[in-house]
Amino acid sequence: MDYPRAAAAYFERDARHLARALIGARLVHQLDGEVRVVRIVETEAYRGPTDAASHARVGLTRRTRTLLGPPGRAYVFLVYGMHDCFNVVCKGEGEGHAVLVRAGEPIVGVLPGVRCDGPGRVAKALSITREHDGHDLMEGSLYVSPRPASERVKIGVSARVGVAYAGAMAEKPWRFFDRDSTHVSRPPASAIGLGTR
DNA sequence: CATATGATTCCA
DNA sequence: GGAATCATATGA
Repeated sequence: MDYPRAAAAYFERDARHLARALIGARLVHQLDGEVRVVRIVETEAYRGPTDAASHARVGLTRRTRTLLGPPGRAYVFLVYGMHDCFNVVCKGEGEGHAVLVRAGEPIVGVLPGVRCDGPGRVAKALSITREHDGHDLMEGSLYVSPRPASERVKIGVSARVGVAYAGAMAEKPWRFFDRDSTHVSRPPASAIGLGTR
């Protein structure tokens, strides 16, 4: 089983489209003598400075320089003083689009009993930390492998989690998940749209 | 410089 | 329900 790496074009699109495409894709991290692979089952799209829930709303700072940089990079930040969150920067340089990976299913190398449901847990299970902030997904040991064309996924859609402060933007249907996965970070009870890919 | 708060998780 | 825990943003 190998995991072909996604190339530049894969990342050069709106965060909503990439967030949908990433459901069923693999997140691969090659550690020293060890490989860990997770099948992504939950994502959220953050759509740049005009998205009140996005970190890009504050403009260019030390924290957001990766987010506002070129697409195809990892944007990793600390939330609540304790958890690292892994995002994929996308669309175009300076546009501030990114997709947060919120949950996955362990496939290879993740220790039994280690869960990947929840953004902090995904990063922890794959040993992704803020040191990976800015990491080039098109070249390094950490990368994305697109969902195999043969693999069908039923995709659910809902509002994003934990962004109530963003006002009207918090209502946007920019969270995507695999309806058939038991590894989604919270029950998709608030699903407001469904589809198949 | 001081302070409020969050793209969360864990424990009681 | 509430704590843990700290980088960042914001305002004095």
